Amino acid sequence: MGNGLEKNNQHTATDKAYQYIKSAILCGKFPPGERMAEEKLAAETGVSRTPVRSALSRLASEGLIKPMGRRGYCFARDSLEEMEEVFDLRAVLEGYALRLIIPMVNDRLIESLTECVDRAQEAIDSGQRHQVFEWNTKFHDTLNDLIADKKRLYNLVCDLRKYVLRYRKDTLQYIKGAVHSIDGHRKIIYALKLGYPDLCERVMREHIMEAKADAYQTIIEDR
Amino acid sequence: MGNGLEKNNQHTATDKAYQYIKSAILCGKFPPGERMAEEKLAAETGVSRTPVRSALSRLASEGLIKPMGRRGYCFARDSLEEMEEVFDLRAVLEGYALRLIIPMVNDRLIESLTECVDRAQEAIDSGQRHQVFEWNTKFHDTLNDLIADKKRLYNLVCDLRKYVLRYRKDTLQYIKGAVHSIDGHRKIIYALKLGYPDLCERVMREHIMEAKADAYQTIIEDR
DNA sequence: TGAAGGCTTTATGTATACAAATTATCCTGA
DNA sequence: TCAGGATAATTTGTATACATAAAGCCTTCA
Repeated sequence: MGNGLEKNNQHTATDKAYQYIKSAILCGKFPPGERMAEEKLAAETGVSRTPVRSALSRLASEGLIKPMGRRGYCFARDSLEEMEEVFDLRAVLEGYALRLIIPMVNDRLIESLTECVDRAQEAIDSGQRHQVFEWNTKFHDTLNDLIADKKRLYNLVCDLRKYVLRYRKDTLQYIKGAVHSIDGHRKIIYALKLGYPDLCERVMREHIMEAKADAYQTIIEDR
Repeated sequence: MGNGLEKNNQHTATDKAYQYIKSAILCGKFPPGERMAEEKLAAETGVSRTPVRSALSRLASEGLIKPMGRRGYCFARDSLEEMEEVFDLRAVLEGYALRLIIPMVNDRLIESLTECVDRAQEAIDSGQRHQVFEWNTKFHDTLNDLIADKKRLYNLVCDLRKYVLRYRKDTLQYIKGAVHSIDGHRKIIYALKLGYPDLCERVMREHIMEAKADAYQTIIEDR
């Protein structure tokens, strides 16, 4: 655990299917609302339906796809309401998480976080979009890893962040959001330095609500 | 949805297995840490291994059981840390949920909630333990159902509450906790009447933290 | 023409057979 | 007696076959 948003993949057929289907989803390969045929996925992945079904069930429990009764699963039509809910939950949970992190704050941590912010800023200045994303992600990963022992909270936050990836669009609007992010991250660092629990929770909440607003813009401009 | 903690069960084999296994767990039929053999469960449920595996996977995603690599699942040894984490999450999420409920407050709701509290009180006075549990549960259900449209939040809270059932012991200590609960529920009603978001969130958090402390006592006395 | 009903096709839910991996057992030797 | 390892038994992971329920299609009748 650590660098990316991935859990470590075993080399089992189920995980193979899981990885394949998930990345296919994130690449936008499935039109929202369309039934995802198990057999087809099985053929594409090169395994049988059984592990595909496991993988689908897992993805559903992570909320990336939705069960449609006896009509299989589909990539959820991303209602704005659902997107909002995910961001709201992130705000609440990551806000709480930041509270838990306060006792673990030390110079090394502040240094790591500051590096993420600085590098992201550099990337913005030199126009390297992908790098901006990488460093902003790393910022949250760094905080996230500190609560890895709270397995439920940790997994929840990971799942929600995975889900949110679908709203990542490589647009100018996204860059605008990235700039906001950097500001938010700076505030988070200050709050951690101050060490006030309520403040930390609040700052993180506001940061993620801002991210929600930016994602919202990105989607709107998309339609 | 509504009365109990159950989602409505389809009459499919998977759901049959799910129900059976879950109630078996909650009855304490599985010693913590012991491997739950799929074939055995299949035989007891009267279905094949396939739906049993589905059910196990679902229970694992709800956190009631834990996967042990390639060695199947087991009822998680309930470390105190894990119990604490579940209550903490409930506090955070249900606290946030109460915030969302404020705009929906009306006389009918207040009436329903008040009835739950009064009936629970009556049940305590007449020593009907099971009734106490029923009405306290109904109190939370009533609130919970109001956020049913926020599906993620709703399901999360349902899962966490299901999980917490394992700490329900029919002891005197539990009755003591129930009394605390009733006080907490009264405070929640007041907070809702006042309609201050921060207050509502805080009152609910404190209520659940108290429940945690009581559950803690119950467990301790058990050892 | 249009709609209703039944038939065919397709897809999911379930059962079962097999493969791979883990666990238990037993045998051997020091 | 105990350690070590080979072998048997059990158990999970995967593939496949079958049952059942949707969905699509076609025929027929008003």
